[in-house]
Amino acid sequence: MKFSESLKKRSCFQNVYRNGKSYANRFYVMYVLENNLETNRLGISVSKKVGNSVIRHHITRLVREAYRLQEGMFNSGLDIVIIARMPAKNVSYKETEKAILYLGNLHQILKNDTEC
RNA sequence: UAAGUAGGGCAGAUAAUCGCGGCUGCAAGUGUCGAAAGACCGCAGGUGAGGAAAGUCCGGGCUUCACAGGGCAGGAUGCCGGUUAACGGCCGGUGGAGGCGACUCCAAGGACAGUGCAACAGAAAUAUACCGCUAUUGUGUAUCAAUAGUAAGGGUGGAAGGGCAGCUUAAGAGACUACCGCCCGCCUGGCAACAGGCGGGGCACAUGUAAACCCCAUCCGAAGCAAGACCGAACAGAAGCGUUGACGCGGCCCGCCAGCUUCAGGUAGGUUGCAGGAACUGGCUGGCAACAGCCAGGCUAGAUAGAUGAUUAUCCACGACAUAACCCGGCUUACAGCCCUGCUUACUUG
RNA sequence: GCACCCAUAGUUUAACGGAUAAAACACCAGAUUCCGGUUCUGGGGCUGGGGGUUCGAUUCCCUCUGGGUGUA
Repeated sequence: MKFSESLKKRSCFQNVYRNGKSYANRFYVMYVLENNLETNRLGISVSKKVGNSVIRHHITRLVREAYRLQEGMFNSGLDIVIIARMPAKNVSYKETEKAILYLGNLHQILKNDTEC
């Protein structure tokens, strides 16, 4: 990913949970917090309750792929955490892409929204 | 053809585009960092999860710690032989159980070393007389009571004192006899478990439970790659120097403080452990087999918040279960379906 | 990743291998009361699932499932 890196430390996740804003739909929850950096940092969290290892890895890949392909749409300087919920077990790529754009729209962090 | 039984194999494929982790090569030094080596970035090539990667139920390698030697405790295993680095695994036998059969299943040492337990029922549970049978005595002559003998019969129970038949007897009883069983000894076959045979004991041992304690035999030191090894900021620490005193204490020196050097420690972090192996593929030889040996071939993931995905097209059986985390050998459990081979039984045809 | 523990009424706990599984609270029904509370009586369990040992298993053994703990 050109403009982004991943969110790694547990303390960073906790910081986003405490101070960030959240929106959700049926499949995902999205937390957003400004980080005062030039790049975005993306964290993906899938609980063990969602499924076994294969399902959890698959969901992280779908989310990462969806974000990668739509990266240009997002503003920079943000910490984003996406959490998968239970119904995401059988989610497809297109649903994931739609969900991420929808949640980004709610947060008003998409470039189109800020420009308009 | 149908039903069954045993074993083995596959685990969506192909193409294009975008994307991810290692590796190799190239270019650049005038893209960024760095004194340099090099790292990042870029381009190209090649490579990148499983039969169970799972559960963590066993065993081993490897590492650190402990350790003269031996024992106790604790744990595990348990017919015999083989195999293996090792195993509770596997293979081949023995015995038992099931099936017409192919074949399958069995924690399968010891209950005459000892101790414990066996509810309820039943007279009695390891020791006995409730009913019954028999004898004697008393009453008395239908019978009743007491004493003694008796495990053939009844009933209870998961289990009732070797089984069954006969002889004997007052009635009975291995008290005695035949067959079977049990125990002991010998012979034959087998490495052995064991099988077969002969002789004796005459039943004294002889219900079940050892996944109750236990006995016997064999094995086991403990912890685990977040093990361990190396490098190593920052903060704090120790020792030395004190040329220079910018700041401060001090009238000044010394000293404190500050500065510099060295040291140990080993935190954040990094490197390694970490992918050439009791491995894999193919062939040959030995062995019934598990397996072993030899030859040839190639190198076949190595992440560290953790890499395999998405889209499009075509095909079909329409894709199940499920993601390495130090590595191997097993076991157990999950699984859409498909393919191949051996064997058995039944029916039909030749 | 590694090392462990637990599972019994709705909840918290008991239990010697011998059963119709016990107690407290909670729930439901009935009685008492003008009504409610208190009190009294009654009801509801495949002992997490499946096998095995045993005459007999909540208990012993094996194996799955679901929870939880420690370790950076």
